[in-house]
Amino acid sequence: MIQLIRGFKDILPEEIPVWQQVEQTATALFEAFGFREIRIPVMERTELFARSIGEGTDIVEKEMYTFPDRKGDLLTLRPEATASVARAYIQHKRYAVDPVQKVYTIGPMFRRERPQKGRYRQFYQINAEAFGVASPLMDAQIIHMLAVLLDRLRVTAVTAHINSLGCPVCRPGYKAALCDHTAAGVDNLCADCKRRRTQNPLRVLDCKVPTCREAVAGAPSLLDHLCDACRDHFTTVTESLDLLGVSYEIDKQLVRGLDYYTRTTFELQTRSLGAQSAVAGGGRYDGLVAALGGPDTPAIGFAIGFDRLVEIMMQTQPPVRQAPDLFVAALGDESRKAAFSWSSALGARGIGTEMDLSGKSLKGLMKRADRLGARYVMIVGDAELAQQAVVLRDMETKTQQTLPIEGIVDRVAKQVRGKAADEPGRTAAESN
RNA sequence: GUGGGUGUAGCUCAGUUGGUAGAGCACUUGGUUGUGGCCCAAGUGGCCGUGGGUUCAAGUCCCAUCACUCACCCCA
Repeated sequence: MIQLIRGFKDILPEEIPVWQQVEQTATALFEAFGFREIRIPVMERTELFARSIGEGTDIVEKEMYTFPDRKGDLLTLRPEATASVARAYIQHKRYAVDPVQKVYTIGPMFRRERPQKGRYRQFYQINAEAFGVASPLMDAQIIHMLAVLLDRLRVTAVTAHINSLGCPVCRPGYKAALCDHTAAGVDNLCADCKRRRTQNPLRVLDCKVPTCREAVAGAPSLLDHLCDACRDHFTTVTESLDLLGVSYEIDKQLVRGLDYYTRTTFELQTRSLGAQSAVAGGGRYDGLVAALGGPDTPAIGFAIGFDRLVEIMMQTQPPVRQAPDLFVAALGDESRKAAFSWSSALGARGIGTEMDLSGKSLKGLMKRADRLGARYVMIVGDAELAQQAVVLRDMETKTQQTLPIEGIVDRVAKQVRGKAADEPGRTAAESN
């Protein structure tokens, strides 16, 4: 039998309500903050990612799904969304329409990593990006928005970590200082860090190997090496977060895996997903648009790990099977014909209706109705039909009534709707 | 890419020192029940992940491979 690709997964019907809840909550909130949806393709020219994410990063070096198409163009399944959104911003000259563009997008990303808890090769992200705003207030607002979202979703065990990566003015100086600091203990560094020390010294900071942690323990902090402009920016971010009542931790070790980040970076971390602690992450990338050939444009954005968020929520809210409002149980050929047309009519009216078409016994039908969790069961037998009546049973109160066939669809619809109106939760979950 | 754990019915799992498979749940049917839930009975359903090897004989031992899973790594 053909199985799905490693690291890919099916999202089954039982899980969908949680996904929809996350998606709806997020989009409603983002819209309220002035973000608009943008939909971008899942494939781009490889060059876009190589240039934006950075040639030396793990993502570009060994995790992308890249292949030549039939004409030989190198294409890549997107490993992240920001590059595409920036590309669209430039390509459609959105800055001419309005230099400030706030957009969000939802969709699958692809990275060929070894699958693990909370880590898939096709995973979903919700991204939000704000172009054209240099103010640190925007940084704070975006982090605030993220905190509000998690709060709305009742995801609690999450803390916001923030840091500043500086800018092209101050970062080189810091890298040199860090390189000097670790020079003394080079021999104690892990093999990876020995390489990183010179190639990408910042990466040594978040290595988890104990000896490496020791080596960087007394390392100079990037925050102490910020230029005046970056320091002011960061100070305003933290002050604004205080103003907005967002709690956070300054995490000097927080480094991003994508080269385009500058200044503010942040990550929302949880302990409930094993080693995959990041639920959302992002930061400022003031140089990206220019690097991709657009006008010099400040920007900031983040990505939420949709799958991870859903998994955290599943831990507290186990998946629920959605129940129909009404189950139609027909006994006998004549009854089935009549009941079939009624159930179709009820479905067309938006009543959650389920009917067994297979000709089971009454016991079998009732069992099925019970398993589906239907609130009402309409029983139509040939005998009742002869008397121009059907039985409507309320499974919850265990009461039932006999209804005349005349105008039966209206009667049943009214009855079921009436009940549903008393139970808003039920209606919301079941109506489509 | 590296390491650990796992792979037997739809699901959760048993399977003893190697002798060609079991339970519970689910499903189907029947009985009982005031037309479902409880109970009783019967039944359907497994190339024991795949391919090799050892053996008279392999779910059971060996090798390989694939998949799942956790961790490293990386990141959301």
